[in-house]
Amino acid sequence: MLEPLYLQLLQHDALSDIERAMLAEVIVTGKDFAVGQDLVVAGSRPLYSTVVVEGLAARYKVLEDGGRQFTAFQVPGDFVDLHAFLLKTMDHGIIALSPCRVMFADHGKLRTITEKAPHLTRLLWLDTLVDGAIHREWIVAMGRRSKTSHLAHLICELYIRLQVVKHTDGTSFRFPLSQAEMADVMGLSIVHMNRVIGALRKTGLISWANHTISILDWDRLAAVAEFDPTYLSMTNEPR
Amino acid sequence: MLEPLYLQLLQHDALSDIERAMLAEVIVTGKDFAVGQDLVVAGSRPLYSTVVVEGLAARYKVLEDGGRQFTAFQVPGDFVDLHAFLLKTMDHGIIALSPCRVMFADHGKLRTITEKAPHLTRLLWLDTLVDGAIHREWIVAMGRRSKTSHLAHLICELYIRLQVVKHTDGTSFRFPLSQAEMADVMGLSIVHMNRVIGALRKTGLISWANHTISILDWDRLAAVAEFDPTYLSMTNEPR
DNA sequence: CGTCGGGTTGAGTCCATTCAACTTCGGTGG
DNA sequence: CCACCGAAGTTGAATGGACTCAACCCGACG
Repeated sequence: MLEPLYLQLLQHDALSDIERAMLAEVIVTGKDFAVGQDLVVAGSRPLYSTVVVEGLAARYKVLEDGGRQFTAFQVPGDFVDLHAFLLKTMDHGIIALSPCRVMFADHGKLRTITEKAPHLTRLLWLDTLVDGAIHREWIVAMGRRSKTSHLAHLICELYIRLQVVKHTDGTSFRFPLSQAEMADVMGLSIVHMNRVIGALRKTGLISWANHTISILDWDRLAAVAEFDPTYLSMTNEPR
Repeated sequence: MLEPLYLQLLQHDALSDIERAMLAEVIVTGKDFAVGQDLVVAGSRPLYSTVVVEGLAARYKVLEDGGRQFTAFQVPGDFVDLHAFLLKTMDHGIIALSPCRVMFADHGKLRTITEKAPHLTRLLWLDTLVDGAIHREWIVAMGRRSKTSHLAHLICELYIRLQVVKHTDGTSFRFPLSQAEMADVMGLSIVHMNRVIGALRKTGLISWANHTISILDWDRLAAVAEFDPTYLSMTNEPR
């Protein structure tokens, strides 16, 4: 069940058998969530952290007027609330965008990892740093990219991240979000989101139907998005 | 010189004398940067990480069309590129917005901290997690807040962060940015940035002149911003 | 005294929003 | 079986927000 987590960590650095065993011992029990359920509730103080092993989830915040903003996608292998281990209080919620299977890691055991396994600690730390790098890229996209470019960038990001955990099918991947949910990703109205998607479709660079996105021309899509995967830190080197 | 760093860490948890001494041994040499200079260059692979001890800096990315987007402010005591210790390659630059004094921590010595001092490691990790929490708040502000509310939120964030490191003067603080630079924070044109600032001034909640912002009514400003400081994780507890 | 960077204002255009209508499609019950 | 329903997607039209272009003000500085 932990394959996607291993695949992600291996993207950054080698992982010893001992470290693998340690993770397998710490991350236990499974639970399933239906679409729309919160994997983690905003404002809670969890005593364990959650790894998504199957499905798509997202971080989000809700404002007083009911407006919702997603701040990140979470794919299989993501340690979605590892930060709660140290931040203690969740400042946002995490919702299942497709049926999700997750596993849990007790915070006490995570602390033991930081005491006994410095290299593994650095890899987990790195995981949260990549989250931060993705956030920065989202800020840039929201502030200074055109809407079409922003959408193209999100598609590039998801494709690469899903590819790492073997959840792509050639140039396609499953993408369960409705256009209304996408609007809450990009900070747009539903109507305008629909028009932006229509515009990107018309370029012929992607197709998007039946909850599946296909990339028809990666090079030109990446050019539209100005996509540079450096921020995902996918070089295998000693950390 | 490291007082602001200590002040920030103490905001989250206790810091032993040994840990203090360890930091003082690891973080050495000083350097001054003039306004507009890069403290850290995008694309570089630094062998040390940088602590701002005086001045205001910001993370930023530049797009092909020349558009610039700031993604975070860095105040005294911020370990601005601690993440480069594990990410290796800087995916963005860090620029001095006022004259800055910084100090450096060799990556080899930071690694030693992760091997020998698990509690201090967790505190440094936490520091990067708070960065991530701030990023999420910026994404929400860019996507779903009104422009006035976004600006108010930025002012609240900066006031609280500067207060922690004793860089406020009553309800005022120094803020060296031009309106053009602020436009690159909020993702607006210069002209519209000017109008948003004018609108917030007209509410009477703040004044902003001579590179100094004064908060005239914190409660109402925080209400406009829907500012909830939870995300800054400023509770002192075992981590 | 002239210049330059920053701030401010007006006007016209374009982008994004709202409101509203209508379509498509899968599911459900009569 | 199909009539109905609701959720999601699509389209048009009008309003309001944000952009560009342009002009002008002002204080610092040579």
